Amino acid sequence: MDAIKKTKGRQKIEMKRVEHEAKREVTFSKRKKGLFNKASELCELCGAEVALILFSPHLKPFTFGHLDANEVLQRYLTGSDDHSPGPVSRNILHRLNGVREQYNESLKRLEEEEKKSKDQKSGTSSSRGFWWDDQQIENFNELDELEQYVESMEKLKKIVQARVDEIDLSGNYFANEFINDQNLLDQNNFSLIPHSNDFYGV
Amino acid sequence: MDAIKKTKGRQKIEMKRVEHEAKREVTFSKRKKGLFNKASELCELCGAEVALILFSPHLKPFTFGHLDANEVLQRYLTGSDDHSPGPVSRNILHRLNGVREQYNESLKRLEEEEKKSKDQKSGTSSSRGFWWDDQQIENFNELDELEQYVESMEKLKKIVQARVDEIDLSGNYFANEFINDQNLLDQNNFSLIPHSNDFYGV
DNA sequence: CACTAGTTATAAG
DNA sequence: TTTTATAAATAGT
Repeated sequence: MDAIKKTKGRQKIEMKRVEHEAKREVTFSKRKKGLFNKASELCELCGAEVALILFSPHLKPFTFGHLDANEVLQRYLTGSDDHSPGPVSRNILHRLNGVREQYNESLKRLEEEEKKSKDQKSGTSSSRGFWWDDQQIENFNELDELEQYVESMEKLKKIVQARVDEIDLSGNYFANEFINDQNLLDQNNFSLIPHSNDFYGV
Repeated sequence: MDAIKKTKGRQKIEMKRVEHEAKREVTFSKRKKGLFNKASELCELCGAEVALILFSPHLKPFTFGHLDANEVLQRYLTGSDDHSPGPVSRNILHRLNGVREQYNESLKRLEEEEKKSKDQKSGTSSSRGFWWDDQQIENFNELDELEQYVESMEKLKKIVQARVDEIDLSGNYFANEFINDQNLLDQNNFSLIPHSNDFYGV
C-alpha cells in the first residue's frame, strides 16, 4: 500500500575524504562516538585494554582509554607489564633502548600532576576504571560533544558495574589488580556531567 | 517454501565478559579487525588522525595508527603541533610540565632506532603514511592475525592512494606534510606480506 | 536532535 | 576458515 519512503535510509558512501565541511564534521562526530563505543565493547567483552587518541579534522584531541590510557601507553612505550611479566616486545624494547628510564621518571611526574588535578576543574576524569579526557572540547560543537561523552560514560558505567559484579563472583579476572575496589569505582567514577563552566575553564 | 534457516544469523549478546575462552578470542579477533577498520575509515573520511593501542586478553599489544602513531602520541603527550600551532591543551601541558624536553629527546632516539630497523625483520612497518606494529603476534593465532593485518593494510593502501590522488588535485590537504610523496608511498608501504620466518624472528 | 531505511558488522554454525 | 541471517551502526532527512 504505502510504498512511499520517508527517507532514503543509509546510503553507501565512497571511502574518501568528505569534502563538504559540515557533512564531514557530522560524520566525524557520529563515527567518533561509534568508534569509542566499539572500543569500550571490545574491552568489556574480551577483557582487553585500549588507549585511543584521536585528532579531529581541526586537530583537536580526544582520547579514550580503558582501563587507564596512561597505563596502556606505559605498557606500550616500555614494553613492560608489572602485573604479569610475560613475554615482552623485544622489538619495542630495542627501539626504546636507553629511553625507558627517562620515560618512567617522566610518567611518575605526570601521575603526580594527575593526582593533584584529579576530579577538579580540568575536565579530566582519571580513576582506576576508565579514563577519559576531553580537553579542547570548547571549540568544537561544545554541547554536542559533551553530551556524547556523557552518554558514552554512562554506557561505560553500566559496563564497569557489570564487570565489577562479575569479579566479585569469579575472583580470577585478569583485571583484578586494576578494578578491585567497587567502592572506589562508586566514589570516583562517572560523575562527569558538567554543571558549571569549570568544565570549560581548562 | 523453504522456511528452514541455515543459521540463526547474528544473535544479540549481553555486554559482559565472554566467559568461554575460545569464543572470547574469536570475538576479540573479529572486533579488533572491525575497530581498526572503523578507525581507518574515520581517518580517511574526515582527515582525522588516530593512534590506537590495544592489549589483548593475554596482554599482547596491537597498535594501529594514522598518520603515524608516534606522531599522534607525541602531539598528545606534548600538546604541541608543529604543523598548525593552533590551540594547545593547557591541561596536558600542565601535566607534562618539565617533562616535554626529556620526552622529545626520547622520541628522537626512538625515531633513529626505527629508521635503522625499517623494512627489516622486525615485523614493523613505519613510514610517512600509515604505521602499524604487530610485535608479539607470534603467540596468538599467528597466521590469522597476520592475514588480518595484511588485509587491513591492503584496504588502507587503497585509501591512501585515493587520498594521495586527491592531494595532487586539491593541494591544500592538511596532511600534505605527512603524505607528500607518492613515490615514497609506492616504494616503502604495504609490502608486509610475510614470505619467510623473518617475520617471526623479532 | 530523532527517525528511517539501506549498509555494515558480526554471532553462530 | 566461509557462510548465513540478524544486530547494530550510520547517511540522509
